[in-house]
This record gives sequence, C-alpha cells and structure tokens, in this order.
Amino acid sequence: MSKVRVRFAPSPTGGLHLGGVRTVLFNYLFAKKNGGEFIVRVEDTDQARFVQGAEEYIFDCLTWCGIKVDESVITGGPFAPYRQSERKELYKTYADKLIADGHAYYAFDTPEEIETMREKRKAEGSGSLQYDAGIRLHMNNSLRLVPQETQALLDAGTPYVIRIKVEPSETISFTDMIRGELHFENANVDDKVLMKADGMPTYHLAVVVDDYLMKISHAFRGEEWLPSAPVHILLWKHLFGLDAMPQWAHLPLILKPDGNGKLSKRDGDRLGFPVYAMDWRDPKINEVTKGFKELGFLPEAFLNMLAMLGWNPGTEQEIFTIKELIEAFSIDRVNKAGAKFDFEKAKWFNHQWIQKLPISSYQLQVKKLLAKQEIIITDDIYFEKVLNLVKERCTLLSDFYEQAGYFFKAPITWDVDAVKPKWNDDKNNFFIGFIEVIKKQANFIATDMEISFKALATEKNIKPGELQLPMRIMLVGSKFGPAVFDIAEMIGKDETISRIQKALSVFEN
RNA sequence: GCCGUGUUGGUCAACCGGUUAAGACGCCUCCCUUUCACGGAGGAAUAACGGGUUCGAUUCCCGUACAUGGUACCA
Repeated sequence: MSKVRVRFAPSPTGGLHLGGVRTVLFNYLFAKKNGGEFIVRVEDTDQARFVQGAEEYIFDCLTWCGIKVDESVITGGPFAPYRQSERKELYKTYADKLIADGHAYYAFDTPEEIETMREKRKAEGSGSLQYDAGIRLHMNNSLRLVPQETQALLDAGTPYVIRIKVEPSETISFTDMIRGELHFENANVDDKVLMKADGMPTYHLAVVVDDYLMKISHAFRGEEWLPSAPVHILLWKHLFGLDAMPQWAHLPLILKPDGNGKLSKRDGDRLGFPVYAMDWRDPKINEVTKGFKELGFLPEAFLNMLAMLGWNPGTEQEIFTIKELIEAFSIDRVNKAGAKFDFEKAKWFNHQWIQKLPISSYQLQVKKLLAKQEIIITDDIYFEKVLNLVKERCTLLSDFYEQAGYFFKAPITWDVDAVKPKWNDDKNNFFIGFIEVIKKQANFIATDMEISFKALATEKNIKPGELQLPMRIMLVGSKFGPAVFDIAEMIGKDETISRIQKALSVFEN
C-alpha cells in the first residue's frame, strides 16, 4: 500500500461541531496507526457562507485537542496551498477537460429559472426536480444548444455553471471500508454542478481534484456524503482513473440525545450541553456558543468520549489515552449506525480523566478559573494538596470552584436549615469548649483533633455524630466536602477557630 | 415523493449460527460515610415485526415498519 495520507476538510462557516472533531479523530487515529500523514484542507469555496475567524478557530480547537497536523495552511507542506479559494484556477482546468471529453457541459439556466421549475414540480406533487438525462435536453445548456449558440453565449459573458453529464444506464459500485459493497444506479444521480457561476468549484469537483493532487489514500467523512459518492466516483473515473481513488469510509452520524435527527448546535442550547469543541463567537450576530473546553472538559476526556461514539475496541476497556487509541484503532470496528449523544456519559469520561491525570496537567486552568471568582492562589503546595483532596468530587473542571473554594475563602453563607432545628445551648457550649481544646493542641492534625473532639463530646454527653454536621457547616458553609477534620487541618488552627466563632454567632440568631 | 443508509436494554455497546445475550453510562436498593462524592455489593431493564434458509437463528436472506441522510450554483 502506498503512503497513508488522510485529510480533514472543514468549511470555515462556524463553530467546530462534535461530529467534526470525531471525523478529525478517526482520520488522525487511522493515519497515525498506519504511519501516515494527517492533512487539513480548508474548503472555503462558498463565499456566501464564509465566516471570518472560523478557520483560525478550527485550528485552535485542534491544538486544544492535542491533534498534530502534518500539512495545512498553518504548517504548509509540499501540496500547498491548502485553502481551496487559493486553488481556484486549478479546478477550472479539470472542468474544461471534462467538457472536452464529453463528461460535462455548460448550463446557462439561471438559479431563478431552476427554482421556479422546482416549485412547479413540487406543486404538481411530482417530487423534487432532478437535473439529469431525462430533462437536460429541455434545458438551456450546451447539450441542447448548437455549438455556435453556446459559443455566442460564452462570448457574450453569459453566466454559466458546468455540470457533470451522468450517463443514466450505468451502475456505480464501490467498497466502503465501513459499509462494504455499495451500488448506485446512475439514473438516480443528477447532473451536479461542478463549477459555479462565480468561478468557484463546488465541493464535488474540489474534493476529487484535491484528493488526487494531494495524494489522499483514504477518505473519511460523515455519512451525509454517501448519496453524493457516486458523483465523486464518476469524477475519479473520468479524471484520474479509479485506481488512484482513495478508499472511502463514511462515518456514522452523531444524533440528538432525545428526539430524532442529527445533533445540532440548537440541541445543545435546548438541552443544556455544548456541541462545539470550544467557545465560538459568531461575528455576524456577536453571540457566543459554549464549548466543551470552556465548560470544564479535559481534551483527553473529550477525545476519549468521542472515540467511543461509533467505535469500540471489542474489549472492556473504555478509558484510552490518545496513544492507546492509536494503538487500538481499527476501521473495521467502526459501527454503521448513528449514535445518540449522551452528555451524562461524556461527563463520566471527564470525571475519570480528572482522577487519572496528574494534578499538574490541569492545575493552571483551575487556578485561572478560581481567579475569576477572586480566589488568588499564593501557595502552590497548599493548592496542590487541596486539589488532591477534592478532585474525586469533581466532574468538570469548573466544579473545583465549589469543591475547593472554601479552602481559600471562609464561608459567607451557611446552610442554617441543616443546623438550626437541632441547635441548642449544649451544642453551643460544646463548640466554645472545643475552641479552647484546639487552642491547646500542639500538633494541629486531623487525627488528634478527631480524638479530642470525640472525647469532649462524650464528656458533654452529646453524640459526636450530631456535632460533626454543624462543624462541617461552620467550616464549609454547606453539606459537602471531604472529612471535616481533614478540612480543619488543611485550613489551619487560626482559620478553624475563626470560622467556628463566626458561625456560632450566626447560629445563635 | 424518490434514492441511499441503518435498526441488540432509556443511552453507548459486545457477540461475527448453538451464550444464563458481556461491559459501561444513567436509574433503583444496600454497605461504607452521622456531609457530598468516591468506592463496594446487588437489582430492574434489551435482540422492531413478519416470512424464509438451517438440525438450530439476535446473528444469513427477503419483505414490512420505524429511524436517519441526501434530493442546493451548502459543505
């Protein structure tokens, strides 16, 4: 087999969708598994949908994910340029060749004309219009016109598109790496536009030309492309020969968790989870859509979760580093059916990864996160201890604020409802006494504290258990967190005393 | 409508003709913990339907149903 070269070909039209990242991942895993190269080619042929900043954003997402790109607009490479808008002239020469060989033709029908025809067909209830062998001789194109007429229109600068001429009696067959043998009747495929009136190629022409020129060996893309695969194959056949064609792999779709359909940005907004890899600010409406990164996901978890959506190793292992994924990945274990996205499972992956990774790999992010809440870390050793103490309670990085905040800031509100109903003078006195005990304690450590706490409780004839919850509320403000005495030890003697005193005054009222 | 693809618990899924039909998420119960989690032990919950093929079908084939994608001078 010749050198493995795969490509991710995004259009810079908006945020990078989950499904997009998964396509990247599978491309990448396959390439690295086989010692190949991963290329990113920007497919910016639609000038109307182009969005400023989207291209840069896509690369930022890949960087966050830790995906290294071998060739792209950023890194350059032997097949530059990697932006289709900069290769515009190229496509025209291939389109011309197609016309010369009788595999394509000029069409002068205006979009408006086609549109009205379409509406008419729809009104008649005869399905949508297919510009194909059955109709093309009734349309305004170089197949119907005599050469002189065509030339005259061309010379006059009449806007035109170039369409592929699909011969209706053939059958296209090809092997998809995921789906196996596939057959399409040409009669069902229409004469797709190859070159638009603005001189830009459509996706159909551009992918084929660029995959050939960039020596792509395997083409991974979403299942939504399956219906247009015959057009691409026809183009390969006419232009470069089927032997040079990459092997196709049409990936299953990622679907909405609830209803039906492909997962979209709107579903995320509606159901309260991100769909984009990173925060995306749409410059047109100046609105930010939340991303997995900003919500508190670790890239390792994000990728791991995506890998298990549509692929599985056939073993019980679920947690994979990217290295392990490369090792384990195989195309024939990719599923055919679409998978519904499950945000709960996604969070579970993140929780696993927070436990698995050393604190050092996300410490800085947590620090920034706390800084936003006006908690400034000055003692890194203390900080690390805190993180280790609370990490198993954190599912998202953002959970660290709630789980670790009280180690740096005394509570300002207390869950008094958890204490008040059972609060009495005896308990009040206990804590006053306990402060004195603490003051005398030479080594302020959890185990010693617990012993003296229990001893004093017994002496005062109160069950220790009834005192631990109030103590927790005093230190934390609420009913969560690690063992109370561990917290006390961590924040230190003075802080512990001060928090008890403060809370005592609150409880009295 | 037409064309394509798909269909194992609520979700992700294993099994590639013979299994008590794995495992994970979520859910429930109990234990641990007089907090919240983690952890541990259990539990409920699955082969869309109908025909074939076969000694035997969840597994292969054909229908039906349902889902999903395409049907753009968008990708």
